[in-house]
Amino acid sequence: MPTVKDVASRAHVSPGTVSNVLTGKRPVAPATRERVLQVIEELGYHPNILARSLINRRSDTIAVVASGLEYFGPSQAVTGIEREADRHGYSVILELIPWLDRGQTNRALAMLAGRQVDGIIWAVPEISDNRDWLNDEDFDRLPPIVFMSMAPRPGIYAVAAGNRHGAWLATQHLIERGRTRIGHITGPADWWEAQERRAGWEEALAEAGLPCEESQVFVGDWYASSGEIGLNELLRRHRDLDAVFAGNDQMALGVLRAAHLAGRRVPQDLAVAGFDNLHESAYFWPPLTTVNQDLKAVGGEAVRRLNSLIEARLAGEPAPALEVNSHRPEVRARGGVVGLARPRA
Amino acid sequence: MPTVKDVASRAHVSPGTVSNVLTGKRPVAPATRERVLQVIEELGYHPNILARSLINRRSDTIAVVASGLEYFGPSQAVTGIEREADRHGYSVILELIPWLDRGQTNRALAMLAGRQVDGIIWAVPEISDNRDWLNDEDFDRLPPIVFMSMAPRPGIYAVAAGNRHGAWLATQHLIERGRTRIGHITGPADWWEAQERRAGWEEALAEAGLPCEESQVFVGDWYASSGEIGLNELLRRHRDLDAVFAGNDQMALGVLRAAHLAGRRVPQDLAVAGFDNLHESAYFWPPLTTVNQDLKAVGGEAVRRLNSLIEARLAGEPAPALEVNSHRPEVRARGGVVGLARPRA
DNA sequence: TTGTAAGCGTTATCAC
DNA sequence: GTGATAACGCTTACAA
Repeated sequence: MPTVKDVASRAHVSPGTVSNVLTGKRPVAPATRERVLQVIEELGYHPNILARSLINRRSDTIAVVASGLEYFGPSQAVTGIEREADRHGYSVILELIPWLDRGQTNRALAMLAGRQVDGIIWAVPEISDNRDWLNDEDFDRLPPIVFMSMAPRPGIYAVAAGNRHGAWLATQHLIERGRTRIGHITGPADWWEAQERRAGWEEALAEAGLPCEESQVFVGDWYASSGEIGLNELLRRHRDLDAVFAGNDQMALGVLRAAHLAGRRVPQDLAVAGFDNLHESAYFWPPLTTVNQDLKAVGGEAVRRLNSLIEARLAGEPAPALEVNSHRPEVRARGGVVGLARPRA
Repeated sequence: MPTVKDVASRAHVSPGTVSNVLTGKRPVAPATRERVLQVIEELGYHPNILARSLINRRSDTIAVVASGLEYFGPSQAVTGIEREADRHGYSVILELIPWLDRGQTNRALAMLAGRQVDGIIWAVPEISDNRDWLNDEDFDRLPPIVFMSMAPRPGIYAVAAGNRHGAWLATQHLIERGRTRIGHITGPADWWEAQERRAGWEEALAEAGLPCEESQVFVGDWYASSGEIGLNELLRRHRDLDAVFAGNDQMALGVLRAAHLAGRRVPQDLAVAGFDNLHESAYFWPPLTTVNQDLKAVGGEAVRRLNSLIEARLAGEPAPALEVNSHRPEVRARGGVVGLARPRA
């Protein structure tokens, strides 16, 4: 692999001049410049960015630590992150770790610090106590971090979609269509996002003065199978159930299946709403009403925040203030609910 | 950020000794070793991997260049790649580019070469002429590359799932169940994978002596909507159509919808098979028979190949011989086809 | 405008 | 077993 020296000697200039041509930080005579550029072309020279980073004390690299990339949410978020990172001139290191593994957390952090990433986006969802490490971590020794999908905490930069609000919207949507006995199938109880969605469902019911008891809730595991089991269980408990809000579209799909098998017509006998707006959900049978979160946009927002943290730290300024995140979910109303005209979005 | 020097002076040793403790390449006295380790702990020191790479001429980083990470296939593949890369001690740089953009291709390649990645996995599907750049690229100037989802070519390392075989299996499955008028909804005609799947469908029909004409084919775009349109069109052309093989599960989902709306019972009147085995497909209504490709495994295989190429180049050995890739798809038979017992897998 | 030299944080080579 | 010293490939004062 050719180096600056190779280029320099072949172009009869000094390495410094080659550098100046490349970075454009100092003026170079047009003639020399041309000559250098030509040699670069001839040699197929690419400046070694690692060496450059060593001097600049900046790697132009950010890391995204995520889990479950094979599923919808994370794949959307990472896509949005990569796109925005690219726009800001960052390369992205992708680090996939298990949802709950303290050892991996520390190893990943150490590795990324060693790789001199300029910042980190922590896109592992908050589950159980997998955020405890925040308490005994010294953030001054780490690059700036922006978190996704976690409960807000003082001193921590977090970006999230409006889980609670989205769930509220979906439930509200069911209520507006005259449903009064509305069940909920949640994600795993130790997931923050599942808790938020449940809270949104509860709030909407409370505001409408509708019943909201533990018996209306079935705790699922995000998978379709738990939606199927869940609906059967809820129907056993409440024969008059007329609607279900599922914590995600996969579980809603399981609900649809259980409803078909139980001979309940959707939406006439049972209205169903999901959460996520999977690509496929508009083609479920019947099409599923669901909540759209623009996770790509949330990922992009995380990158912009991270970038401002990075710039601030480099400039020696204090970190910019936390702002409330403004990503609003929206209901994608489809045939799944009676009397529905067209999408609100 | 502390450096080796800081650690060295505080532990009253030389930088070289600290390095020896860290790399373990030369013996260090237990006492000194202990002392150094303690200082490292105290200071929260992480060796600068960029500086290390500069000397080692090895970054322990591979890049994956992909497209459409928000969709099922790429997200599976990248997940498998990251996992296996991790196992081999590589970090992964994720570079997302549009499917068809020559400029982006060159920019990505130049950038990755500059970042000194040890190897590249090119996971952008082959579409139209988006592989033409291979002809005028000088591979000696680039890190080793392993390609996914592309037609085999001499001198190129490629790994792919068995698209053709999978399509053959699915069609065969329909034939075995007595279907004789089998249509096909393809992906976009300029996608290599769509061509392969179509070829598999054709082969199975030919072997069975069944009709296989242009009129049985509808060219879709991978999305569910094109499956719906496609079935309507195929039914218009062939009133006796008794089965459809869709090029992916999303289009199969559209087919299901069209069948419902047209009053054709699935599978009694119309058998449907898809391709991909989406998480959700077992819960479609009715459950979809589809082809399972283990794309995570294919991704893992790509990493192992790449690793052997990297090792070989570093050792100055010739690149290891190409082997035929052995990833076999399998049919996931579900209720979508008449008379089916249970999954073959 | 250009060349020279120092230094970024490591590791490898060579003495001791 | 340990300590100086010289690289790795680049950028940037400082001179010229």
